[in-house]
Order: sequence, then structure tokens, then C-alpha cells
Amino acid sequence: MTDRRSHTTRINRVIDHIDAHLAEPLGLNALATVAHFSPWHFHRVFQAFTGETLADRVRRRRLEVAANRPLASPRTSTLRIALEVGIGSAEAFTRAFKAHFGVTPSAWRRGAARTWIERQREQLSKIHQADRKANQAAMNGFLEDSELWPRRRFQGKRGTAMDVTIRTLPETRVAYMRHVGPYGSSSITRLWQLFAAWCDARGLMKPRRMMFGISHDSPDLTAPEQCRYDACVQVDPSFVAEDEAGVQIISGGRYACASFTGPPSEINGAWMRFYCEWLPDSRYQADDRSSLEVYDTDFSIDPDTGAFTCALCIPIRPL
DNA sequence: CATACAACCCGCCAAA
DNA sequence: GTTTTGGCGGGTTGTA
Repeated sequence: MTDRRSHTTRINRVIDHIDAHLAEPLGLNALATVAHFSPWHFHRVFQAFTGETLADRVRRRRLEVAANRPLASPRTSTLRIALEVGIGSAEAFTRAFKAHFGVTPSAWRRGAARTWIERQREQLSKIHQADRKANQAAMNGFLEDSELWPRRRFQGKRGTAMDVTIRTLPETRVAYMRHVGPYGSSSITRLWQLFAAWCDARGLMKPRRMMFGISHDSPDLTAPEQCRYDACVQVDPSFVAEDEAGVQIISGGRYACASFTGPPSEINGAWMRFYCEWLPDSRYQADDRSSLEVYDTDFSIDPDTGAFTCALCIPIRPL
């Protein structure tokens, strides 16, 4: 139990390291070094913690990133894509890809991706359906329990046309607690509740700080149970990671930002509209950095509806 | 926490 | 020319 928590930071560091160094060799020995475990012990701990083997994890991430790429730039060869994500040959790529997604990379490009994505979205909406009550309950619990957030009533202004601005966000050091599971579910509300208490105990709530929600995975490609979400608070360089929470750097750079106002149950729909309606018609494409929810220092919650305002930010580069 | 061993997978050559 | 499949040796991985 406490064992599990003391390992959380080290395992998460490895997981983040994998994503940040996909193109490089990621063998057991190298990653065990990152985690400060002996290779043998590390293998066991990692598997117990994540449910998948280290090599499986590395391969899965490489394939997911690769699968995302040809959608944006169909011109680059599959070999090049394979090399960019750290798979050493076209043959290995084809085989691994087919084993994971059920189709060859070229078939994926010619439309198979669509059906995969639709299946993912169906799956997720079923999860949301089943989770509706729990989500409501979590929100109520959150509102009753927490005096940490300022209250403010929002007038009934529903989101109509989303206005999007391109912003350059600074690199930001944050402390975070991670949840792995379907996006938009009640667990994430509970994560924030937990995280707010954790922050408050360390004086990170009283003078308000920038806070962030990070979505590391694309819910269209990654299985719902494997999607990572981090609740984050900005911290000074002197702040060190503690058991339950790690420290990471949010990449700066260009983001497309849309304002969202509403209860947590609606944020997933807003993300979908942003990605499906705005992004394809824009002059930008998403890059490999993670999507962010940005909660400004004037953050507040409507005590009746649970509505709040935040910015949804997609990392972008020009087409 | 270590060793030892079998299975698996990557990387390479060839070819459809 | 690019992508996929098959076969194969050898290194890595997973587990007893």
C-alpha cells in the first residue's frame, strides 16, 4: 500500500521518459536506471503497477504515436515514421502495427483509421453513459466537501461558436497527481478533489496558482483504461517531488486555445468539438505535445451547477 | 534479489 | 519504388 505509493513517482518518471525519448533505444536496463531499480526488480514492479510489460508499453506508445502521424501528414513514408518513433525497420513496423491495430499501416491510412476511431468513441460514450450518476455524485461531493475554490454564479451563457486564439504558453514546472482511466469520467473529478486537498496541505492553494489538466493520450487511439490525465499545479524550482505527486515540465510553445464554460460533464464534448470541428478547418495540425486544460488564477465554481471556466489548449504547428 | 532457460521479437535478406 | 510477407539467426525479454 505505502509501497505502491512510494513507487508511483519513480514509475511515472519512467513512463514520462518513454514518451519523451521514443526515438531512442528504450531497453530494460536503460529504463531501470532511470527508475533507480535493478532491472529484474524493476520489471516486476512496473508490471504490477501498470498491468503491462515494459517492452509492451514501449511498443504500444511507439505504435500509438506512429498511428497518429500519417493522419496529419500522409506524404511521409511509413519507413520514415517507423524510424521517427524508434522502430528500427519497416518490417518490424508493419508486423507490430498489424498485431496492435489489426490492419497494416497502409490500410490504416486508406480509411481503417476511421473505423478504429469510431469504435473508440462508441466505447467511450458507453462508459460515460454508465458513469453518469457517479459523475454527478462526484461533482456534488466535490462542491460540498471543498471550500478551497472561490464560488461564483455563472449566468446561463452556453457555449455557442467557439472563439479560438493562438497563444504561446511558457514552459511551466508543475507538481502533478496522475489518474489513468477514461477521460471525462467521475474518477477525474475525484482526482481533482484529492489533489486540491494535497495542494492545500502544502500551501499551494491559498495564493492562487496556475493549474492545469494534462491529457497525455489521444482517446481516439489509446484504450480508455490506459489514458493518462494529470492534475497539476505550478510550483517553484525548489519544490521537490513527494510520494503521491511527481514533478514534470509542461512544454511551452504554440497552442490553440478555446474558452470553455460549463460543468465537468460537458468538458469532454467541448474537447471533441474542438478537435473535430475547429482543428481540421484550421491552418494548423496537432503536434506531439500533450493537450492542456488551463485553469487561471481567478478560477471559480458555480455552487449550483458545478460550472467553471477554463481554456482548452491544443499544441499546434503550422500545416 | 539472481540465475537460467524458453519464447518471443527485432533486424536482415529475399521476394511477391 | 513502396509496402507487405516469409524465413531465419541472434539478442532480449518474461518467468520459473
